[in-house]
Amino acid sequence: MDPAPPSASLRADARRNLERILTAAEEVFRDLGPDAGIAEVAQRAGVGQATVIRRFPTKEALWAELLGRRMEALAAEARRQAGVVPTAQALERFMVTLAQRYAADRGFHEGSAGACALDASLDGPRRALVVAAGDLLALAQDAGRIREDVRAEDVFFICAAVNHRFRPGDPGPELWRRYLDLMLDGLRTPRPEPLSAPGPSIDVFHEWLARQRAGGTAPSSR
Amino acid sequence: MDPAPPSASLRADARRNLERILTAAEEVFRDLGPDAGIAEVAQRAGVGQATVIRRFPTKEALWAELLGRRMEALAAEARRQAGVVPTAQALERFMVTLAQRYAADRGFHEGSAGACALDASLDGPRRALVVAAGDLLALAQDAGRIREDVRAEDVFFICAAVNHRFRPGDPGPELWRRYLDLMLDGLRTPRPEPLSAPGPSIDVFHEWLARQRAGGTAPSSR
DNA sequence: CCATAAGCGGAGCGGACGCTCCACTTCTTC
DNA sequence: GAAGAAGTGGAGCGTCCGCTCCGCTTATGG
Repeated sequence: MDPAPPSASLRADARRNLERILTAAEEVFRDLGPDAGIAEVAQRAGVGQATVIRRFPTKEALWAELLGRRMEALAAEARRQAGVVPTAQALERFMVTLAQRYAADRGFHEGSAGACALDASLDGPRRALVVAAGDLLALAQDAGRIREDVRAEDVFFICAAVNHRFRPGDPGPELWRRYLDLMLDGLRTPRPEPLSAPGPSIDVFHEWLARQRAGGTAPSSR
Repeated sequence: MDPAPPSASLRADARRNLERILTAAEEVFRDLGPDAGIAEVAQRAGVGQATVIRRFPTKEALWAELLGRRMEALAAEARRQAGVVPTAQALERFMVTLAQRYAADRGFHEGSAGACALDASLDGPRRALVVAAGDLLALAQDAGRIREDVRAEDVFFICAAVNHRFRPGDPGPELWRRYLDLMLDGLRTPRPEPLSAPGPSIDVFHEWLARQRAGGTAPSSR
């Protein structure tokens, strides 16, 4: 019922352990991705596996918690940028930040497409993040800098896609910058004919998520 | 020593079985991707798991064989298009074909980034494929249709990237078309400043592959 | 300082999966 | 059609991994 209960009402030592688990998990998720094992987290936190599972009923719940934190941080960042420099370029700056985040955070990158992304607790943060990006997008579109047939949802697909297949250790993990450049050039180009496929919609995505949760097996991921 | 020996010198029934294994594996690889189990292939082929392993020393060797066939087919397709319609648009047509292939063939998409892609037998086909794409690219660049700072290797990264995260069953598996449109627009846009990151090189990639083979664990790839 | 409840972690269960073993079957050759 | 080689597949081994069980430890409140 409470995947990560308000750490109040926990015994002092348990609260301490929870803190260490989260710190360790953060590191593991970022560097090793959602396929890493519970054992890895437990070992780095200096606790037993059972203690990890006691706080988060499944591995997926743990990753979902971390994923949620990342979404919230990014939404805050987007809102901050909209406040500080509400210019037509703010979206592009945000997209660089976002793509870089995908590049530097394997858990965020792979997890966003993995089983843990199904968790219902992420629906809110995800929606908030899309809204925040949408505000930046509107700014850029009103200024005529970005073509009109782009949606907020596209921003995330694009920033994830330019990181396709790049992990730390891969040859040229910096290539995302190159493909983001190309994408941004494409986004700036006005287009006579509409794009060949309609844009993605978070509502459709959420319906699909709900179907997955009810229906059956999780998406493969990774 | 011989991952898929010339099916001559095989007993008649064994040759028949090999054929059925390849047919079944083709299907499984395409629909389920490289994470599918040997058991799945064996069952669909109507043989025992041991019979699959007897022909291909490891699961990776089987997938590598299929991956190689795909590379060769695509290279042939590229050469065909260069012969039939040697126009500035041939590259774009090929990229649509390639992206579609990634979209329709989960094994090709995930396998290209997975452990089976390490197999040394793929180095030749991979290089041939890049060369064939390079010819189409040169055609388009000579005609001034595609910007000059793009390399043949980019073509594959781009067509794979626009398929990032789309699998049959995902919401909007057609979205690759949308992002490929954007990418193509970006590729056509001449650019005053150079792209932020240098292009990928198959030589560097092959050096990296060799290091992986010698060094240690395979890339995760799920 | 004690009683109690909360928390802990090592051992182990269960299932998945790649791969191997070996007694048995089937093809080939003469 | 017999002998031997070639091929087969079910049973099973080893390993990994998420998760659980349960006897023990430790904080807490009176």
